[in-house]
Amino acid sequence: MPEMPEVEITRRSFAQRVDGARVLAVRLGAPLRWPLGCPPASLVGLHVGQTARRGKYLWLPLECDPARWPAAASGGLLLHLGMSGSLAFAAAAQTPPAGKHDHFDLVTTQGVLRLTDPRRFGAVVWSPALDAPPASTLLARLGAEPFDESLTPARFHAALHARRTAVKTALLAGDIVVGAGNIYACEALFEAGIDPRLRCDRLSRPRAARLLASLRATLARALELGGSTLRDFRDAQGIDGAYQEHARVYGRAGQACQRCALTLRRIVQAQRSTFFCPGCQKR
DNA sequence: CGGGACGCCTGTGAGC
DNA sequence: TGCTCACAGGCGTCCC
Repeated sequence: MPEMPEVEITRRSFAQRVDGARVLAVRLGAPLRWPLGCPPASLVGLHVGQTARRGKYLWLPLECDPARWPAAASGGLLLHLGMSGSLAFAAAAQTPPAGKHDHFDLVTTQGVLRLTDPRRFGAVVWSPALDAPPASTLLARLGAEPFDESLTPARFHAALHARRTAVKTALLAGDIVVGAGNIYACEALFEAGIDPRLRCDRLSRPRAARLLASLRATLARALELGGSTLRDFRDAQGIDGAYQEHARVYGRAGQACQRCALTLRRIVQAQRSTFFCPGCQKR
């Protein structure tokens, strides 16, 4: 489910409210993608810092109270929402008993942060620092943040030019630029008028520049609309996204293109569905 | 080595 | 109604 806009919307919906809270308890449900990596009880007493995002990962700093002795180890939790995960943050009194898909509760003085994830592709992993393993290992292969100014059209084109794979596959791979998942990769390619099957090394410099601009515009639009709620995405206050109603190609195979009226198609690339318009998107 | 297939899980909707 | 199958917003790992 969650691509960068959904993860960022989630972050914004609870980061201020949890900042400064002290951990009272940790509850674990069914196993997620990886083990937590520390005894849950070792988090009790730590203080939550400013929640950050890198790609589709969230970083929740947990700092030890210098007044506490013996001092607990500082570090943080690296969270990932996988395909079907979402976070909720609410007062303990407003947090229902844990259901079968509620796999992690961080009970704090300011509320309960709960990860719900039916498919359990998500993760909550303790790391002593963002730039130390295991967090650094998981983040190591990530490409540039999409709105990072250091990602210039020239650099984007150069990175693509070194690849032979289809441009859609490269967007999804996340090692050139992070943030786009299946929905926004499809939408950005439609906006840019680029056939998703086009090989990266055949993409001209102007078209690469256009793709970068389209990707940024698509992600910005999704952020404005609160992300996409296809099935289970909600921000940490329980609010749905609205982007899905604005998607031009994603999930619309068989429908008429709003721009040229040709029938939108669905193909499979690297085991993922790709939606595109055979008229508007050129090789 | 880049690139693609696999596997992790559960739920849902379509078709029979 | 109930079964089976395809498919679902991601990504680390393995193999060619």
